[in-house]
Amino acid sequence: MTEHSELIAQRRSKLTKLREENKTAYPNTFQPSSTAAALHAAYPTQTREELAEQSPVYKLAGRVMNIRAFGKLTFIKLVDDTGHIQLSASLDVMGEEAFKALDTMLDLGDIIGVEGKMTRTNKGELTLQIEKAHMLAKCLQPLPDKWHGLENIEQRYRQRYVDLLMNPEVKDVFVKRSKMIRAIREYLDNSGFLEVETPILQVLAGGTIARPFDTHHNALDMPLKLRIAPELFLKRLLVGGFTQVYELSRNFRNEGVSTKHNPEFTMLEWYSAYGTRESMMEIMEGLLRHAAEKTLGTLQVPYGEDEIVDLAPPFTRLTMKDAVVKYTDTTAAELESMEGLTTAALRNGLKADKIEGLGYGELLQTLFEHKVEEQLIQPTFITEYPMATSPLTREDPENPGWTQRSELYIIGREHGELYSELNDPDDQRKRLEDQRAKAAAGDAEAMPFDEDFLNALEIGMPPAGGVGLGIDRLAMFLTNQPSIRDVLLFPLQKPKPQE
RNA sequence: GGGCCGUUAGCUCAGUGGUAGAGCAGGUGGCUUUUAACCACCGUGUCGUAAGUUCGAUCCUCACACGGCCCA
Repeated sequence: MTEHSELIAQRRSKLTKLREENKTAYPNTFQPSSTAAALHAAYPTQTREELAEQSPVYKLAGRVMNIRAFGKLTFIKLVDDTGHIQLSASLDVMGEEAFKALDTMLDLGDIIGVEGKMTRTNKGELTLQIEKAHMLAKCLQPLPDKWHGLENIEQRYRQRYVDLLMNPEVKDVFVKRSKMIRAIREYLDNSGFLEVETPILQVLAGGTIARPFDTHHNALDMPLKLRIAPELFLKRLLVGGFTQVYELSRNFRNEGVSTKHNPEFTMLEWYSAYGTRESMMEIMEGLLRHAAEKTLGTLQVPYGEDEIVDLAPPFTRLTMKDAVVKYTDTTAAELESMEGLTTAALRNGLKADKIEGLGYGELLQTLFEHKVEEQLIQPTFITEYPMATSPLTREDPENPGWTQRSELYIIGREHGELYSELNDPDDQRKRLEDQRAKAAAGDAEAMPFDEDFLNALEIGMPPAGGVGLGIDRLAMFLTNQPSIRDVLLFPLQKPKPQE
């Protein structure tokens, strides 16, 4: 970082002095015996007099986030992983030499270890009275404004470590994300699923429609791709005899960046032999409830300014047609014909030139996406997607033209896809051949032709239900964050130009 | 990819066609009970980068970089 600043030079000169006086300026010999939260819990109400009798000597370590000096008395706000607690350094307790040494050495941001007994100040604040202080790690860069903190969004993402220090609510988001992921694993494990790991480096990146990242193996002199989805390997495991598997994994898609897309993101996929779309919806409901309960302690999830999403009741299930009827002024009769649907689409504001040439299924889904999605605030499964918009999905044998696919919508956004998976190898082969033709025509997103995957299906894959659930989006929902970057510790940023 | 907006001190921000200010942070002094402590004094800068217009640009114009929001 920048060296030109006088502020850094001042801090460095203190470090130099420390190096001269001690064997090491960065000792790792101090072991804290308590934490800020533990001390607040241990001494909620005790008076100064009671503390003087009761308190043993504690050893605490943490970062100095505020200093208020009064000549012969200094108050310090110490922050650790559990919270914060006030320290006091006074000439009386420490003696002149130690007090002055601390006074001249200490800067905001330093990590220190202190030893002393608990007391309570005139204003009633529980305070550790420093008897000894040790510099554990000098902070050489000045920290942001103690009041405003770090607000520059770019810098918050680039220097997340500073963001986490200055903005405690940011830390809370990532604690929640961690709890959420642990709860998801717990739920699936308890439901008889096996967590597996499949390749990230793949020769053929398939499983969905997306453009992959290219990389290269040097020793084998072989081009490789980063996976865009774990699907095809998980299905191979069903062929191999596993009946319930899941993978919670990083995927990579070489696409644009937005508030909802990061090139690397986390996805959960699970597959269940003999499972159906219906049984998958039940697992999804249970999973989301468990995740919310463990993450937030409630099924009533606040979202946005004043929205409450209730995960408690059974999630609404609507066919796409019924959803269009319910959330637009389209009538069921209109959906019976192409003419009626076209009339309804135009009446609902779709542009004539945009819908020209669309078939029935495509037009229905376009209308759904433009007018219905945003209204699906409470959790809703949309079932029965048109074949035309689901080229890789199994057709419902009892409902020709429609697929055994379902998507979960919450807060107006898609949160997961559920399928009754295709296991007919000849059908799958035909679809991959179609994709191969698209690739030959220059479609960079087309699925690669994967002969080994087809071979696996020919060995025989049990009928199965499969689900994909975006973990980052779920984290955004459960932590009420507007951008995916707010639930990724280190979102992708372009490097700053040379300084 | 398109549109709009932003980039000034370590941080948060103001500002002007005559090369710049506040608060916090920092330094010095004072202060033994503060909670963004206070008081006095002091210094802070390639005004994102590069070019153009101009006697003169941080300000106007253009390009670029990075970021944000919206759209595809």
